[in-house]
Amino acid sequence: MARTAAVSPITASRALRGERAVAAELVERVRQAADALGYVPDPAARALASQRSVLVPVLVPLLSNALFVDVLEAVQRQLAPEGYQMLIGVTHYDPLEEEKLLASYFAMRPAGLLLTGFDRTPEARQRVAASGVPCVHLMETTRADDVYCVGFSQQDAGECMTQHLLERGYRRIAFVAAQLDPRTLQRAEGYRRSLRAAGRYDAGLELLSPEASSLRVGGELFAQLLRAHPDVDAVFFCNDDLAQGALLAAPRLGVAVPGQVAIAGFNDLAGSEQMLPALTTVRTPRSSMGEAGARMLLSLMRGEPVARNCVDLGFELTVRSST
Amino acid sequence: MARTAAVSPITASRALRGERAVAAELVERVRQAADALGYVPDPAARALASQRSVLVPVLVPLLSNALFVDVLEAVQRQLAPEGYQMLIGVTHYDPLEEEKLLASYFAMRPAGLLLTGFDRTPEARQRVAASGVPCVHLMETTRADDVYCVGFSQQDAGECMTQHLLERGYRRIAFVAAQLDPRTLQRAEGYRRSLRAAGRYDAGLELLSPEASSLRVGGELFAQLLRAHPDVDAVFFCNDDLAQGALLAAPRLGVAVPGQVAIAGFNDLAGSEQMLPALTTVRTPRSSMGEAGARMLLSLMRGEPVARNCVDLGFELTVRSST
DNA sequence: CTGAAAGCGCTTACAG
DNA sequence: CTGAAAGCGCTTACAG
Repeated sequence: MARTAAVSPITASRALRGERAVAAELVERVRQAADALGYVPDPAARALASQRSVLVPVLVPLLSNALFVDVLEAVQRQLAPEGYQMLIGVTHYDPLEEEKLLASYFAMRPAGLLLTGFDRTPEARQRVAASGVPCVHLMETTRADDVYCVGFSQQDAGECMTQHLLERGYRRIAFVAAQLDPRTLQRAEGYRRSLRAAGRYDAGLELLSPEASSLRVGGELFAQLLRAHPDVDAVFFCNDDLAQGALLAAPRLGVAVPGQVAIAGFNDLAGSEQMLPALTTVRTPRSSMGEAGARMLLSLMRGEPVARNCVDLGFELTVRSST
Repeated sequence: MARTAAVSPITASRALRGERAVAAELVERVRQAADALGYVPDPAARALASQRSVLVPVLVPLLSNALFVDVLEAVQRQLAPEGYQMLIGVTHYDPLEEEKLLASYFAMRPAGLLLTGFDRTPEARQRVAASGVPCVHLMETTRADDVYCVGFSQQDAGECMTQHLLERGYRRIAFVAAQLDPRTLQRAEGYRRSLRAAGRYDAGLELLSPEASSLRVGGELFAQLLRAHPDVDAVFFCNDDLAQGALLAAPRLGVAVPGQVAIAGFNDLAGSEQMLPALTTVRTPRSSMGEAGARMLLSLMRGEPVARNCVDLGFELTVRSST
């Protein structure tokens, strides 16, 4: 290719990358030769010579949750145009699985790394730090100033929804959760904080199940809760999956929503507004987290300074007719 | 590393890859040295020297459809243990976007390729063929014998569901679709074939909308259909998203399901069995397609022969209470 | 069964 | 602004 353009390989390389100053005329000649020959630089050779790849692993707990899919799509939209290749790793909420994934990704000399939350094994944490690979954490915030993150306060969001239920006049407010990942537990903490402050906290009204979240499980937990506590007048489900399941189960259980029991969810997933009644929930900044997280990582990978190490994107209480 | 084990680099390389015969004692020594030093071969150097990468792009239309997520998870489960790295590309049902993605992936010298269906630009098709990169097509079947595929007959599945509705005694059977991707249109063809054979085909009962599929759109199209054709007694929705939306909208529209109108979907997505009434649908072999497709690709990448170039995994009519 | 040599296709660092 | 040399860390092909 360099020969076709009648320049040295280095000049061709520089012309193609737009690096340093190359005479405009030469750049043009190189570009035409490249086009004519369909030349595309070999990424392996490039990575080997420059000692840095273009790979950016992104680790998420699940793909079967629209939440993470939205984040990933946003990340991809930011990284691809800059020449980076996103690699999706699924941890299934298992820190050990995440640790193994990280090991296999570090073997690839990644350019950057995007992680979900802060909950991981000490080994994983240490490997990330030791690698020197730029890393941004998504979904949560932290007060620590030695890590980078883009997210929102899960605890505040949990508290906000509970506060809404209190203000609506509900008094026996239950919290139902499945999966029990760190962010779910942070929301539970917000729920407790709110009810304790109102003097209405009752640990018996927390129904926490370790099984995976789904519509079916939502309906089952809802039935179980009402059996044990017929006096419950509102239920805060840790996510919309469960809440939608409860909404679908309500007619079968002969429960009027919100007349007899109010139902609230979390995340504002697809379908929540279509439910009958439409589901009150918390809208979370999924695309913005992916976008801002990716942009922060881009800055770090380029060695540029970032304004703040931790960005809080907030959330939005979305009141509909189920409460 | 080779020095620590006191062998030559080539021997170390061979020992680690398990290639050719290396004395068991040396293998052991090399392995221990690698462990002790935390040595991991550089994939870029490996790719450059061996002239083949470990990258396998998988192109799907969307991530926001559980259908493709299930396929991707299955593919990942097969490829990762064999040392291949899946790269997810999202085409948004746009052949031009797919063509661009393919170009950027071919620049990486991929080891293999997994595509969704057969609908792409001639340029894309030609690039794939010219590249010589092993490629398996997912989701559909074909009679062509110069391509590899793992899927099922979308048309037969559409016909099967329509046949079921006819057997149930429904006579004014509508077909409602959104997105209008190739597979949706194949299902429509099956619907037509079945009704024509029964002498009950009425083109007026097809409602085809190009907008993206969602619960909301399902409800809207259902309402629109009933307004135009109050005598419809069954609706075959091209996917469960739409059907679920219709099911949720039915009470609002004052329509009894299946009493007044039967509703059927396609794909058996999460939630379809939780609906009230539970949704009749077609269960499609998503995980098996991902798994079998990945295994076929694995064979091709290794240069092994494959039994059949096109594998039909079938589908399963799943009758519940909505019909 | 093991190894010395050459080379994969780029980029870095040093000259000029 | 341009280039000759060296080298990134592996594997291939050839010997022995």
